[in-house]
Amino acid sequence: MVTIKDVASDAGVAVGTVSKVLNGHYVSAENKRKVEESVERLGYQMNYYARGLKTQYTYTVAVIVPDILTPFFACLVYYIEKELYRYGYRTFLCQSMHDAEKDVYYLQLARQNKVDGILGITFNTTELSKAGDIPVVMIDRHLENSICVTSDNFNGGELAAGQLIDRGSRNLLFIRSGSLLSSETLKRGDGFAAACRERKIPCQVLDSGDDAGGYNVEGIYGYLREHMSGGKLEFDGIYTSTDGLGLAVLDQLRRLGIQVPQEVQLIGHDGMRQMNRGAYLLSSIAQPIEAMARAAVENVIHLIRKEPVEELTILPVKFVEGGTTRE
Amino acid sequence: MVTIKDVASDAGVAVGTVSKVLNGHYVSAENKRKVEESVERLGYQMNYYARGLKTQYTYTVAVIVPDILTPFFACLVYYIEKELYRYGYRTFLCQSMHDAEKDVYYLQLARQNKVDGILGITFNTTELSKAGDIPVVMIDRHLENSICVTSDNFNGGELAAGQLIDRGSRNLLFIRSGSLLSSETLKRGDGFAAACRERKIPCQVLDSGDDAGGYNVEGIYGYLREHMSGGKLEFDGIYTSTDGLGLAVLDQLRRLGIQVPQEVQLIGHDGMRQMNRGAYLLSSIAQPIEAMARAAVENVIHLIRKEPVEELTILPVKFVEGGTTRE
DNA sequence: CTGAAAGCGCTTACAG
DNA sequence: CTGAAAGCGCTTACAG
Repeated sequence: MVTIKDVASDAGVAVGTVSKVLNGHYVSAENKRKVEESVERLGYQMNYYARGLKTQYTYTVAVIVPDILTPFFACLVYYIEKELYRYGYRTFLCQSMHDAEKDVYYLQLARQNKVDGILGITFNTTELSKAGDIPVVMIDRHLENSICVTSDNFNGGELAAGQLIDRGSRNLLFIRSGSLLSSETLKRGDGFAAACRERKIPCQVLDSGDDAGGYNVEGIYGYLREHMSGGKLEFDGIYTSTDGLGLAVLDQLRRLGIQVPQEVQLIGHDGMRQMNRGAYLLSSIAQPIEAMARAAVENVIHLIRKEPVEELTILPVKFVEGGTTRE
Repeated sequence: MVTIKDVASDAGVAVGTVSKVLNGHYVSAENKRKVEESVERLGYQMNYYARGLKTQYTYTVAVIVPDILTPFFACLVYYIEKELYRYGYRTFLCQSMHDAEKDVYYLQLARQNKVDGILGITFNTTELSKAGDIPVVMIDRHLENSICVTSDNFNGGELAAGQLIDRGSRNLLFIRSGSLLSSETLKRGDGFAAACRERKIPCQVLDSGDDAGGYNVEGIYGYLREHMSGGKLEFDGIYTSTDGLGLAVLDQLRRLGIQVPQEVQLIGHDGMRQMNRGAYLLSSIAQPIEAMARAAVENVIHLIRKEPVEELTILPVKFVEGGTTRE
């Protein structure tokens, strides 16, 4: 391995001088040339870790998500990595696998590895607060003493209700799943309920439980069947807390022989697309994933540079058509 | 930040002694206890980079893929990270964004950061060979002096042809897209053609060009329309080099009013599922992604430990039904 | 078994 | 402007 010392002796200068040209500090044109030539000739590559030992900056950010199999998370990490790259930061990928212990492990590791910041989605509040000195920006989780970037979940619920009602639905159902720790999906339901109340449209809620190990499809099937009479579903508009859940519901509606969107309109949440690029998988409330990633990265960079940042950033959502709503 | 020095003075021993208990070397029970207590009390976290400076191991592997938006790559990285974690290695995520320059940047960075190994999918052969001292395992790309893990693409093509023919198709079409640098999609076509020849079934090939910026849907539409007469398509079985392309083709078939699978059967390649977990998006040749990730990680670890590894690992594929084939 | 010391590859005051 | 030296947080021979 060629080090700064090799470059120095090859160029006939001191290591300090090499360091200076490497970091753009002023040296004589003559020495600058000699060093650059030696760097080129020897194919020198700076050891960033050695530098970090002295400067205390690693230019690395740990990105913690439950997994990147879930399209929403994959999409988020896609934009985060892209953005961190623009700032010259490296992405250290951590999948907690929905497992609190792995979450803790990665949080500790992030500190051990002296990453400059932590970004992502994690549920663990206690370990997170221990992060102490290291900047943390959470997405969709507003924990104590952490900066948060999220989208407008309450308004998402309102939008969903508004669209269903405007498009003719008169008896609504909200189905949620996932950890109750994530208050965000609850806000979606709150916004939905609030809009229904305002428009004086009846609205039921079904909690389909945790979805870490897949959706409770039988529970959903059973619930829907109980609410049918004469082959017709009592509800004519459904909003689900995520697109994944929405697709599971769509399957059950088909299984029950219910036409979507003719008999029942369905709106999901997240705005996921076919293969992450094509058509929307169903009508949905789309989150501004790219903008969220940008804001999160921007915030963590600000924190690293000890610049002021907003504690809470809420980005707007929008309704997108995906064939499960009428008109 | 609490360092090994703080622990040493707190425990009343030398730093070397602290280092020894940290690394599981033998010290007296008495000292071991004192050090462990101090570590606990001070909340000491080892600085892995400082250690790496001395040991020359960072326990970090760079994973380079075009992007993680594409479900196949997301899935691959999902399993790779999971597996590297098992071995105690960290994942440094690099998305080349299908850009040769970014590819080079990351390859250089991987060396600068002194990662222990490089894993992934990259097209750049020249820069890769410069990696020189650092272990490299490629997936789906068999480059000179690099270890490769892939799935049996030729057999995938054979399987696709066999399934189409067994299920009644008699006039076949293979549609490919993507970089010609990736010889793998070509092998799929080769296997397909070989099986057709053997079964004496006619087989056409359509090269739909590069797909980095989306599929050439108009080209596909035009080609299919040219091969129609009396509202019927001349082909009754289509195999595409990827599932993404398969879905694009499916759209065009629908647009032309052609029934799938009644009139035309369609088989893709990769075996992608709804939201990466649910039903297959179309009938397909499924790659053993988890096994590929395992093998790739295993190989890179072997290389790091300077243990012998197979230069080429080819894993078996299988046909999966996804509603675009009959029976 | 343990401590003092050298050294990993860098950066950064500090003299000159 | 430049060189020699100290030091970042560790590990590892080397004496004792």
